[in-house]
Amino acid sequence: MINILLAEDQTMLRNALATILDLEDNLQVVHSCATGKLAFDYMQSQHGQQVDIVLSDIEMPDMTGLELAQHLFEAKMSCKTIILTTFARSGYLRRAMDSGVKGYLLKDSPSHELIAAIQKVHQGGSAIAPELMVESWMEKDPLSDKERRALRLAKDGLSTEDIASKLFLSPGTVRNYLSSACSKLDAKNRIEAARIAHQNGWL
Amino acid sequence: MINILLAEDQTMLRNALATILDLEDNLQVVHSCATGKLAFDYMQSQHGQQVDIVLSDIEMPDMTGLELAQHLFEAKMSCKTIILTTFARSGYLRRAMDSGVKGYLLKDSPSHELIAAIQKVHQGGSAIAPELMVESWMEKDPLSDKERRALRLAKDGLSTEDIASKLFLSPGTVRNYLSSACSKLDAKNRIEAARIAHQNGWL
DNA sequence: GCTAGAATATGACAATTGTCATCAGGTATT
DNA sequence: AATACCTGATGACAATTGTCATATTCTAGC
Repeated sequence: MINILLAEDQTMLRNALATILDLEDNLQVVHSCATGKLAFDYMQSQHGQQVDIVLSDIEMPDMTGLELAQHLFEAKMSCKTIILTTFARSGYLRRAMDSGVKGYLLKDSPSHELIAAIQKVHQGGSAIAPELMVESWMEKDPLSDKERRALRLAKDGLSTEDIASKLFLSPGTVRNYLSSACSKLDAKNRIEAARIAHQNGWL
Repeated sequence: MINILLAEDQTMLRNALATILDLEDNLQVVHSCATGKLAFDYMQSQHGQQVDIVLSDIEMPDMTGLELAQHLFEAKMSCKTIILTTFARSGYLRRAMDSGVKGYLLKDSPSHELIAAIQKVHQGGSAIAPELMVESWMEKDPLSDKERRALRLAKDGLSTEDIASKLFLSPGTVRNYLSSACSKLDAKNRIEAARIAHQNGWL
């Protein structure tokens, strides 16, 4: 029997996944959580010992699935992590692999692939969505930390002035960072740059 | 037996929902589609007659769930439509109600509420997520059609020039529309305006 | 026909943004 | 100490964007 911990913030999907996984003979969802933080807390409790597979979404409040994977990896937990996400972003996959993740599936694939992936990972294999294998040779994140932070704020429509005060920088410096981000990403303006960065999982 | 047509672009969720609905004694998913267009085509075919409930996501390629609802409404189909979406946006709910939708649920609610809503709607009732009832008194969409289209493009980082050529307008006119959108939405720039509009379901 | 009101366009001006060269102060390397 | 290098800041200038007053059509209603 494979014991599964489920982390997914969307309740409907979380419930539905738990139900269909439980329908399998040798799968059993022992617990499910709405955030990465809650999942990590559970894994650290005594119940965590028995979990074989952690199946987690990426974009969740409090703690993302990637942060969860990293924490589990650093804590040398015996469980194996599988990421299940909407986003086929090379940046996400890279971070996942760096955190020892064994599976990376898209919510756009049929549910039987999820079942198969869980079985495969539990037997010591790995399961990466084929869409990702192609794309994963994309260039790596060219952004500096400051550029990333500035872009994140620019994405929401903050002015140079506002970004500067949030980052404790001068407005001129902020414009420099955004300008350099634009040229690195070959974008015409900060918004296009933010979009490109976001699509690649760099924000 | 209640016959259901499912429209949801995310395959994993579509599969999972179909499975859990089929587990109910008196529910049966007769068909499922990844876009609103495919769902509408199915409803117009001879099989469409037997469908009691159309359960649809909103944001899908080709045709959104709201457009699907509107088309079904205008074609005076006998089926009843339920919207299942991530977004608690008053603009979405308003459009849904105007299209004769009988249920509006959030993907953030537990799956048993979905089952309950389907039963209720089939019996002639309606089911609106309580979160929406509160928020639905928000002011209505203040944007004109052109403002909306310009904002949509601006959101992706297109320049005034690019937007103008896509909309077959002069750059000056585009700036006028965007400026007026900014003042209507009380935003400092086009990006903030686009964000506000999007959050309210006006894009 | 006249008028009001839309949709679109123009021009002018200020504010913001994008780009670049350069500078100042740290820190690490040799 | 001399050097390079990184982070952050400045100033200058061009391009883009935001704002507003004012046309120009075109249409609908009277």
